[in-house]
Amino acid sequence: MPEGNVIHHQARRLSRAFRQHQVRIDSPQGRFAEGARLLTGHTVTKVEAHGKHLFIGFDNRRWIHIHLGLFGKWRFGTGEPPEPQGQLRLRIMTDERYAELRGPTVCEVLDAAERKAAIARIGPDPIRKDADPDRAWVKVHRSAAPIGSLLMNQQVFAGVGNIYRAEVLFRHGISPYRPGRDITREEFDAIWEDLVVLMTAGTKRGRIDTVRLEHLPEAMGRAPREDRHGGEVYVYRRAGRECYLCDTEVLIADMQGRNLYWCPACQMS
DNA sequence: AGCTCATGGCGAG
DNA sequence: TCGCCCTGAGCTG
Repeated sequence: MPEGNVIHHQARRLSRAFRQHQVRIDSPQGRFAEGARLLTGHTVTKVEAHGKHLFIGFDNRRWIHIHLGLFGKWRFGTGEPPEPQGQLRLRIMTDERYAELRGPTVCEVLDAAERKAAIARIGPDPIRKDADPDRAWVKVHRSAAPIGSLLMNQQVFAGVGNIYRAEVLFRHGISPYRPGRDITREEFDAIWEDLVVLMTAGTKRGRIDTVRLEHLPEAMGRAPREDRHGGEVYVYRRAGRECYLCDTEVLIADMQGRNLYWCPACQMS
């Protein structure tokens, strides 16, 4: 259940484990059987993330393209892989380690051109050094859609998910309902820079922390809190509780079928 | 055992 | 906008 930071984290982990190794690949569940047959015995040359998309490159110029969706999960281990349990789509193995993939929305083999096309379909990814924020700015600037929706749109900001969407808007005091075209260039630049910082930190830690030190519950004289996703946040999943900064009740609403969290006082417009 | 929810995204209408 | 796909965790009984 990952945002871009987790995918980048996993890409590094897969790279450390398998790059320049000849690997065995199978699909106990069977739904990746053909891909496994095509790639088993080949050497991993590169692992990279673009937004929430993961690409594993092989020495026969093929790539595995993976998108975890809401449910996808990797499990890593050392030594002999255990007997397959549950719906195990894909296993990558060497004599030393293994990685198991369950529940992805996408797990397919692409050639070089198809990989390129898949990357071209998504917007700039704040975690990537080669990202061009102007591509996102143009889309935001021209859009009547609310910024809360644009931040979740992978063709505008690749890798941003529900947590970073809520948190970055809170940190900049911007209402999720403000139309994209009413975001100033200064505000956009501040949002982008903040996403770079937050998501890069999230990649290293493998969790999402967005609360400034001086605003942490301990610093504010409040009880510490740890949400299920493991990080410390201002508004995400805090509906009905007090805003850390102004004590107003954090709100929840449905925005295009996803839960949206914000403080109506700190983010008036 | 069964229900609900989840850091996502697609296609039908 | 809704339904659907994929899986597992955390409840409720």
